[in-house]
Amino acid sequence: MVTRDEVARHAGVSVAVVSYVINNKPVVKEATRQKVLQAIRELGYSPNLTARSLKTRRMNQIGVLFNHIGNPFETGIALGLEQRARKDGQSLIFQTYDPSEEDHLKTLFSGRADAIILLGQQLKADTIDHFTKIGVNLFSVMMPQQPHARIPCADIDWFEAYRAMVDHLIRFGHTRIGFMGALNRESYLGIRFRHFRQALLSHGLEFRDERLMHGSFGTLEMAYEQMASRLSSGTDLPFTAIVCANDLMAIGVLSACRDNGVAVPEQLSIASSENILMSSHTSPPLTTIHYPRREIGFTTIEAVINHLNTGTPLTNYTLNHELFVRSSTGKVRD
Amino acid sequence: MVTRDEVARHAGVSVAVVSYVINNKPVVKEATRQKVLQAIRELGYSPNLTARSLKTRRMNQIGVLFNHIGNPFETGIALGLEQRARKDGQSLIFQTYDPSEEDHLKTLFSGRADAIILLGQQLKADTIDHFTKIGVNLFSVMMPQQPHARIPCADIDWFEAYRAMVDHLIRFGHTRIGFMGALNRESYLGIRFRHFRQALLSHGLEFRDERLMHGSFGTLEMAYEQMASRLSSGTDLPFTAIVCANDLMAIGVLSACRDNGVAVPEQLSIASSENILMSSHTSPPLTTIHYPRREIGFTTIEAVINHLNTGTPLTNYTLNHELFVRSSTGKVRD
DNA sequence: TTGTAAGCGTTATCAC
DNA sequence: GTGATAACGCTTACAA
Repeated sequence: MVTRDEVARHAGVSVAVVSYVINNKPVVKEATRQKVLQAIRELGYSPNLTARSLKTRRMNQIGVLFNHIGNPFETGIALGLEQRARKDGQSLIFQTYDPSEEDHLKTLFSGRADAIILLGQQLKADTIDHFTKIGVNLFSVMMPQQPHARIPCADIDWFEAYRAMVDHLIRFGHTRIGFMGALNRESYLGIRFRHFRQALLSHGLEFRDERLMHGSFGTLEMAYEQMASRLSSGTDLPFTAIVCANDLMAIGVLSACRDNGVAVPEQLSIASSENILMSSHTSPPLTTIHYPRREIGFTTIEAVINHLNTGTPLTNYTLNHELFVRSSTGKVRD
Repeated sequence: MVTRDEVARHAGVSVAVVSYVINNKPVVKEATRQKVLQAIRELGYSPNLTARSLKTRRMNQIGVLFNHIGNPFETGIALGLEQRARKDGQSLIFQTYDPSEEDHLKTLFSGRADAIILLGQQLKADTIDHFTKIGVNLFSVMMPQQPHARIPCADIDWFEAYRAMVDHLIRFGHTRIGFMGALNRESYLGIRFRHFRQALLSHGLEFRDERLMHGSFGTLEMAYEQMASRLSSGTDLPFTAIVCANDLMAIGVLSACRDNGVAVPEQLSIASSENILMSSHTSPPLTTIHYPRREIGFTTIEAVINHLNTGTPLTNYTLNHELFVRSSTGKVRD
């Protein structure tokens, strides 16, 4: 491995000068600057980032906590994060969050990351304290179930989003509207149900518990099973339209309908949330709420880096959502 | 930030002892060990990984080069990589590879990563030299178009996979079989066409150039457009079945067929490669080659870590594929 | 069994 | 403008 010392020797200057050149300090005389650059090129030198970090206390690495890398919604956000981070020379360390191994995080990121970006996880107070103490900043994309005072978030306004959705369904004559949620405490999906219910209420509709379906962890498979077993039980559905907390579940529900001979949207309207790519390629394509994944990724990285560089405090961000009406929702059947 | 020195002072021992305890050296007397652990707990200390890396020359970080994080096939591999890496305390740094910024990689990973895992990218010889020189190991998941002697790969046997696929189609009476590929040099998709063609030949079938469709970068959208414009042109398709180099393109082709009134598989059989989740939830579900993403991720990390720890040379790995027959392929129409 | 101290490759503060 | 040199927090001979 070629170090800065060798470059210095090769160029016939001191190590300090090499550092000056690398870090673009304007003090260096052009001639020596060229000598050094020449030596760097000849030796194929590139500075050891670990050593640099140790000295400067800036890691230029940001941790990102996934719930499930395989979820296209989360990777959509990751895409935005990564694109923006790269522009600033920041690397992202992706980790899957496992609630049962939360302590692991502390050791994993100590002195490795300048900040950690959460995807709606509900960290323990203890963990938050630890990172606060060692100076690792926390920021969350999507609000967790119980927002923590010290962790700012970026998210859309789910209440307004679902108000628009409910409004859309009401125009089609639906009044008995169901919801498929994922209620495990840790998930960012949990909060969506709360807002959906409020949206219903604000439209003067009630929500009956029997109309709530549990998609467990928000997976396609679970949703499929829930719906399939409900349909094959023979009893009538207690709703004429169902809104799913994410697209994957809506796709599962849709598959279950197809396999059980339920016509969508003629017999059941299905709507969902997120607008992942897949949601526009089902048949019928899904009516859904567009979540600005790329933008929220950009916003997040910008806010975090800005905070890191200038100390500007991190605050909450609310991004714009949009209702995408496609053909999985239609007039209620009389 | 609490350092090892403070722990030592707090516990009334020397810094070395603290290190011994942290690194589980068996030399330490149990009593002092407890004292140290106590101090660590009280102070909420965790070792600075950057400093450790500087000293040990082990980063415990592995770079992973994506082509597109949004591609569920690639994230499926990432999932396997990540799960296995975490077990060994390795973090993954995910980066999107941009051919036009390849030099960027050198600075990005210098002294940051012990190894870099490629997803079939075709690195420049210059870049490979650089990483070889600074001791960063390279390993590729999926063979690139022109395998590099110094970069071992893990992949399935595409020739055999496509032989099985062609065999399946022949049984349905197909002889005019098309292919949709993605031919940009850099992509791991490129190699699949070569193997498909050989598979056809080995079955005594010829491949005509007119039967090759270009899905460009392997995206759903491009594939859709290609197929849609072909269908709306009014001329007959030059094949009765088409195999796509990946599922996303097959889904695009399928959508185009649906939108243009082409019945699948009655009028056209569609098959694909990879078996991402989505491929089993289209209508009809896709016949496809299962690519063992999780397993290949595991294998890769194990090989790399083993190499890092013991120096065992990295070699090529061939994993098992499987043909998943679903309903997007059927008897040829007479 | 524990302590001392050299050194990992940088940056940054001084002198010169 | 440039050159010594002290950190940064850790591991690990080697000494005690």
